Amino acid sequence: MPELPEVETIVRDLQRPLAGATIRGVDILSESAIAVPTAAEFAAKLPGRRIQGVDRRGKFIILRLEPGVLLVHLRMTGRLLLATNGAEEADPPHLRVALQLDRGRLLFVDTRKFGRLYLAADANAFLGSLGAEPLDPAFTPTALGDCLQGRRACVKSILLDQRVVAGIGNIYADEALFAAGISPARAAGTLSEAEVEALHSAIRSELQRGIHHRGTTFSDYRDAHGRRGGHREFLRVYGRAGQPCSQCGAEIQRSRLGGRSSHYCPRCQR
DNA sequence: CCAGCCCCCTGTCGGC
DNA sequence: TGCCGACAGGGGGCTG
Repeated sequence: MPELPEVETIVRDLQRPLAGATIRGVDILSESAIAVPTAAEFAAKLPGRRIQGVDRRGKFIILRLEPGVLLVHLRMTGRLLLATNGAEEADPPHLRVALQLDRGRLLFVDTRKFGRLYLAADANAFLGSLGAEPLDPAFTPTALGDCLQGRRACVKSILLDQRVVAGIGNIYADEALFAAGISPARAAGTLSEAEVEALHSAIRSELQRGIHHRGTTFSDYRDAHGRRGGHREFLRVYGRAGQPCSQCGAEIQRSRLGGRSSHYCPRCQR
């Protein structure tokens, strides 16, 4: 569910409320939510640690602790919710982990239980294999071109590979390919220099548009305050199969590529 | 390297 | 109405 724009929105929401907060206690309602270390160690080690700040790398939320780091990956249906009011309120459905802070609580809620929390001394073991950060200046058209060159896989599959570019998921991959006028099924290595530049620009602008609207909500995504994102109405292909293309009027198609659904305009994308 | 399959889970929706 | 299969924004692993 949450891709880079959704994770970025949550991180920005959390920065101010969490910076400087101290973890007082941990409630683990679903042990499978803890990837590393064991659930018992996780619960034993966190109390007393202070949250220094909140960052993002790809789709990972990074709570910088003193000492160590707590990484959160929301996968499909995970949410990280602030419950800052002092009054006791009922736990939300599918609450998996609750961090008691010196100011309120931070709740990890996850219907499908795919999301994971990682507590470690440093983040490198889990973030080291991630590819370029697409909104970073180091992500240039040349850098993207180098990743695509010689690859026979379809360009969409490459965009979804977190080792190549970190943070793109199914929605923004489809939207960026539409914005660039490139078919998701094109073999990555066949893109011209101009197409690589158009794709690079489209990836950035589509992600930034998503952030501007505080993310895309279909059903599950919520920000740290439990609110929906506003970007859905701005999507041009994702979720619009059968509807006319906003540019040319042709019917938006949907097909399966690499096990994921893909949405595209057969006339605008080549 | 790559396509295609499986798995992890739960909820929702469409067809019959 | 009720049941059943398909499908969902992610990612890891396996096979051929």
